[in-house]
Amino acid sequence: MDVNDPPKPFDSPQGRPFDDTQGKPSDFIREAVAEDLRTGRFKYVRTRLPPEPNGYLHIGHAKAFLIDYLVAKEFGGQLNLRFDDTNPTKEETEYVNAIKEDAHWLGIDWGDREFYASDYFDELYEWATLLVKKGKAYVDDQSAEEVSKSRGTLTEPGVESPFRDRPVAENLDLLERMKNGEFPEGSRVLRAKLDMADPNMVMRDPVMYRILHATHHRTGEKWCIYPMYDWSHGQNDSMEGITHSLCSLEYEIHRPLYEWFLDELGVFKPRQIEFARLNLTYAMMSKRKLRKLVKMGIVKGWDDPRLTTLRGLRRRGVTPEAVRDFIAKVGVAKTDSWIDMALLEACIRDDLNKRSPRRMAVLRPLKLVIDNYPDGQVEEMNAVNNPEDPPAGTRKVPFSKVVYIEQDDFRETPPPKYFRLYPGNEVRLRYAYLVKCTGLIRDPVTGAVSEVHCTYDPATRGGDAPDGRKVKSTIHWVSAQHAVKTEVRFYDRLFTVERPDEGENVNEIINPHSLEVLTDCSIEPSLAEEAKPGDKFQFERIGYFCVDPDSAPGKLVFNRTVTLRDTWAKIEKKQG
RNA sequence: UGGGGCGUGGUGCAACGGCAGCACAUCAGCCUUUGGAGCUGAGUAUCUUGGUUCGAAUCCAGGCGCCCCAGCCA
Repeated sequence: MDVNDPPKPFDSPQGRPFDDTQGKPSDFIREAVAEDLRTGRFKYVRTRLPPEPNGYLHIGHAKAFLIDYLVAKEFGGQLNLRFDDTNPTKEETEYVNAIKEDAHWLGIDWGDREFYASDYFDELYEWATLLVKKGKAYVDDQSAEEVSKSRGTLTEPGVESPFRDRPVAENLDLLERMKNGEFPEGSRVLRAKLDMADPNMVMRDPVMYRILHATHHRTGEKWCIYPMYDWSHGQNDSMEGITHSLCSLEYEIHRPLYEWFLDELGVFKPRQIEFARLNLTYAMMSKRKLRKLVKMGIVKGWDDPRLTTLRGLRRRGVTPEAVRDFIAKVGVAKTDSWIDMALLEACIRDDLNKRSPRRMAVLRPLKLVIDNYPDGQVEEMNAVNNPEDPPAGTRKVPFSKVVYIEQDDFRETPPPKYFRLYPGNEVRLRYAYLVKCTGLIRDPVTGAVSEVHCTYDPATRGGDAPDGRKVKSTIHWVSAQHAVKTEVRFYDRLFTVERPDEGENVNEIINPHSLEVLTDCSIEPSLAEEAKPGDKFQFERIGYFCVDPDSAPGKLVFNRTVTLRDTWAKIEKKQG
């Protein structure tokens, strides 16, 4: 299987079913779900994906989405996609479409079970009037500031609203008129009547509806009041027959309210279970901060390859399989944790290694002249497309007297343990010949090495020496007369600190070298002919690269997805 | 000085009263026509104090540390 084939959403790179029960991850959520089925608390499993359409998905969402999707799938249940569109001032259709696209890319399948919180506005309103009639909700005329002030603090109880004991009929009338748009924004809210002295502040008469004279992306001008999350989410879960409402830790303190509403209404009550959200080192997950990076122009857009948005990862060349593998390895627990970016990179390499066609590309070219090779001769060398995947076959690579090699692959004076080209040393040009360095030419002005010379051993065609002699290094090359010029973009971590999401000083922690553009790269001709945007390759000995959509006919642009593991870099680093 | 939650190698996740294991990372070696991949091995952990028990990461009590909550955001 080639990485450039159309994705098969639920096969791992090995071709095993994605949710194979062999080594199926077990965690406290799956245990709870299994127990609920065993005890008969629920007869089936249905989860929900609850994105708010106010931004693009990032890898943190991938964790939540995959948990929701896989739990449903593993227990033979269903997944509802339900957009949490209760705040028309922040939400847009553009995001709805982008979220669906990204979720599909990830491999999430919700069939035709696509819903919106706004689908339930009518019924939800009816349920609100039920609570009003029970004396469990009231219209509060206080201003936002007054409500906030009277809520109390973490250690002091709040004070009850003067409107708290309004007669039911008056509440009903006022609520109706709020709905009809008779009052200005901010003038009144509907509140649940709980306990202003509750130590859990969520329970101090939470707001259910606020007045918003806004145009909703789906309901248009129909509504002048919109439900708050707490009043919408659980009720929607109930209406949809969701059994397990899986969410992040910060909603733990909302669970008593979630259950209170459902109990007061006397309706089907799903179980809310909370887990820790994903934190990734050197990455930013907060939508607010992500938006800031885009707005300030620090990145080029939501799909900038340096971002861990799903679109960014995709453009960078990361596969959905790698993301899924990563999320599976991250696990599910309630501990606040930071996952090492190195784990994501390992998952990316692991997937790409097995599937990427290999090609030769010289990113920082240095001219190597083979003095004893016949002028004008061209040979077609046989190269393996992917040693990890023999069925991927072989290809021909043209070879001639002058080739480009990587500047890094030549040293005039080699440091200890350097095995590549240096005067007097013999190396293998991959799939071609053994060559021995005989000298170099300098630029008369700068003094820099402008050309390296060598001789080749005609008996070593293909790279094998008939006399059995070994060389310690194999380097890649591109025939100068056949080379096609391309642009290559290197990406590095966007931030200089490990936990960029923690502070506020986004500006001060930007890595100024997060993007490096190389414009004088040479690739082998076969690559120039075949590569289309989105295609992924391994450039031998360098890393994994993906064709960027900025590419134009005759002018390819590659993104470096991730480097290969580089043992030499470590040795060099140790040597100082 | 309220309430809720969480503490296991460097980073994560297991072990559900019985030899603390796995992955990533690190280090060493083998192998190699990618200093890739693969293979082998090593080091490093149960927040703390006490209790229960033949036996505690696990159960109990206290302490300490970290996270979340005072939006008419979700």
